[in-house]
Amino acid sequence: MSKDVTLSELQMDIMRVLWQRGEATVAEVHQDLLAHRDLAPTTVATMLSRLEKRGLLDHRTEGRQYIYLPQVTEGEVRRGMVGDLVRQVFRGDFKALVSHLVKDNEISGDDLDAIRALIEDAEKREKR
Amino acid sequence: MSKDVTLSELQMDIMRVLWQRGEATVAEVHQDLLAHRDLAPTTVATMLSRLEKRGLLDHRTEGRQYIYLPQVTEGEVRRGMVGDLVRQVFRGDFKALVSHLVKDNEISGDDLDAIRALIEDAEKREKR
DNA sequence: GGTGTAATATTACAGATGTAGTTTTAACGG
DNA sequence: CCGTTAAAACTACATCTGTAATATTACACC
Repeated sequence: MSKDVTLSELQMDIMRVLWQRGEATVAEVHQDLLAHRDLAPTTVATMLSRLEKRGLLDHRTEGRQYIYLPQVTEGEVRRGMVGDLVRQVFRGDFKALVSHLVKDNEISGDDLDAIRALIEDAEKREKR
Repeated sequence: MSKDVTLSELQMDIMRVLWQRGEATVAEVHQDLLAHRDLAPTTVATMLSRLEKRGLLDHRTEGRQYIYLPQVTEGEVRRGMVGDLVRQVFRGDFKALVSHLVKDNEISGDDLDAIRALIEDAEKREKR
């Protein structure tokens, strides 16, 4: 029963900062987010504590500030979110998602080659 | 500027009924949903009118009831939702999504073969 | 034409999210 | 010790979603 793992865009952006830095203060997260979003520091603080309440972060205290640490990995979140999407949009059929990608004009040209290579690799690994 | 196309699970289930039937009354949607969810008919009605407000449905009147019709296709919604996910979770890199699928234990075994076939097909189509 | 009744419309409310102002608390410097 | 002042905590509010009860409306039949 791994955590509920569906994140909104802002929540994701915040987690990404944490994953990149390993750990960070509110001010640091706010700093990094300023590149893409114009938020008040208190907004970031609110989001961080809500994420902690959800169990996706933890914190320790250092001096007068909190240092937040991720409690889920980026991989876990990816797995969770991709899984949700597949369940919801493709009735759980992962193949159908790939099919959608390669057919419905999502992926084109060279990328296909790269993907084929990926798959052949995976198949080789399977065999062994 | 295609519609905002991110749907929740319930919204998706409702749209699916509409896509399957082509059009439907509140009662019909409610009926079909009963297979998986136990909702009051008014709940379904509320959701339908909200979806209409968002532009995802339209309706015409027949006798005293509304007949709802989809204003977006399942394909559009899939494209939109997959696109959102890729943007948000894989920084827009579709390849990264496929990579995630074939590596991180999401897809295994025979499915890989099927997918490789899909891709080879797509590549052939590309060439021509 | 009045009435029953089935539909739709309106209202309600809790939880999540985005956003941020205001208040409290506590460390640091003197 | 004590005051500054930077952090965190608390409060606030709008919007969206899920859920549904209640109110209103309008056919359809007598």
